[in-house]
Amino acid sequence: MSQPEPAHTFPEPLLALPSFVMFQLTREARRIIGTLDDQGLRLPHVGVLSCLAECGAAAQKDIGTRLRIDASDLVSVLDDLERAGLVHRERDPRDRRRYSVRITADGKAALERRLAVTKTLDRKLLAPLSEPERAQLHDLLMRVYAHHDPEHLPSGYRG
Amino acid sequence: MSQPEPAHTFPEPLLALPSFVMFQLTREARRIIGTLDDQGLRLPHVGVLSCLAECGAAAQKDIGTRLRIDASDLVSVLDDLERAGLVHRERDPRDRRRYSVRITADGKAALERRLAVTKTLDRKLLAPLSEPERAQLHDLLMRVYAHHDPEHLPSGYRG
DNA sequence: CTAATCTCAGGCTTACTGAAATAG
DNA sequence: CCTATTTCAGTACGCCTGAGATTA
Repeated sequence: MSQPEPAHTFPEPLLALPSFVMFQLTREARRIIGTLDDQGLRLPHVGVLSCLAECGAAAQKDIGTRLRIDASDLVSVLDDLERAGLVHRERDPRDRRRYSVRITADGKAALERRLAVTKTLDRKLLAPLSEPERAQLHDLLMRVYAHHDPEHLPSGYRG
Repeated sequence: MSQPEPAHTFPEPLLALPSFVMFQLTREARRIIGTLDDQGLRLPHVGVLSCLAECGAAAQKDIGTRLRIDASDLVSVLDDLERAGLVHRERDPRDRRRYSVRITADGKAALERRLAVTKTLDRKLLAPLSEPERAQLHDLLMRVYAHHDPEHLPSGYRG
């Protein structure tokens, strides 16, 4: 104990900023995800499967635009999903530059399982909050995001 | 327009999860940071400078522990800061395995400028919220983070 | 000929693992 | 001898740029 006791909390000026705390919280979320069984499907994979479950067949360009994932990064994600038999790629006969990507029955089942894991993460992460507080947090986050990117949220959150 | 109009919002099941919205918001924050002049100092650099401004000299191990940055990743951050003349590394004479890292006068000035930029990011990011709403968001985030990692927050937030 | 879609190569970043070198 | 600190090599990921191949 000849050394002074080192401080152990995050520095004050950073702790005072909501964006800093939010950033640390996403790191924590990633650590929690690492402890859950995600069956090799990461967030982009889940996003793609969710898209296809909702809107049927889609071109890669449209999937990427909707999820804000670069088209070049989508390629390997779709390769993973196709190799696992969760999606099916075939040329769109009306425009042979495009693929028509569809989700398979296995893909739908995998999506359901994976969404359950994602909900578990959400529950674990927000464990200390009551239900109204979670709703309040969700609403604040949605309003903030809508301000920067209204196009990717339902119209109810714009304004 | 022979194709059906593609959906443009994030998929419903993901939007319903606060952790998903939070994750998208950190992506947005990174985009905003890209538009600001950060003088080549990223978040880890600011964290290190803030640490040293508060607690004087510290060993790399202690800095890493406090900021939750891996010791091996700290090396290049400190290389950057030392090369820019913002910190000074010298062996701790009491334990020559350790470095004693100190912030320089230039480092303090750079930290002040960079903290102003960070505050600008925070203000831009949370623009649509009122002051009480920002405080509310901050409090919710702090309570959630404290639940997972109480050691790195001031004692007032634990519990 | 130009533009759109998909693909690949590669850079830069964060987060982590494993191991070497030096010192207690 | 074993442990602690710093450092480096290497992996995996997310995010982005640029360029090629195919088709409209």
